[in-house]
Amino acid sequence: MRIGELSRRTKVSERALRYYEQQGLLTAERTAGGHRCFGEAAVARVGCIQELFAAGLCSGKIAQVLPCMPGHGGHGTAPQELVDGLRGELDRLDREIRGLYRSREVLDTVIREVTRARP
DNA sequence: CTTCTGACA
DNA sequence: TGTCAGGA
Repeated sequence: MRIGELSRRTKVSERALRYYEQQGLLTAERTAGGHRCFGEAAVARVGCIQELFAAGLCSGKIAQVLPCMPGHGGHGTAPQELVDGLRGELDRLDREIRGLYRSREVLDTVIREVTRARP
């Protein structure tokens, strides 16, 4: 399929898809006219990329992780270096979650205080 | 009409 | 990333 269809099916802009290819996150063949041609697997691939970006990974990390994912044609044997990096991301997320939880408590407390006289 | 590359009020 | 240009 061409970029337009992949974009519609994944809800990811064509601009972003071209960027992903540039970053080596996505591979595409080319038609005689130079247009990108993606395989059916690209749909799931893009979905995976979206989830990894949402998890806060940079394109570089994602590019290293994808080829290791068994569900995406990967070998399932990520180098220790990469695994360590991912554990670091996990710690980052944990800190982020704790920070957000504290912020939630602050707002919860403020709401109680500003409504103290209006139960 | 769709896609491509390069560039940035 | 959006968006515009200029061409295929």
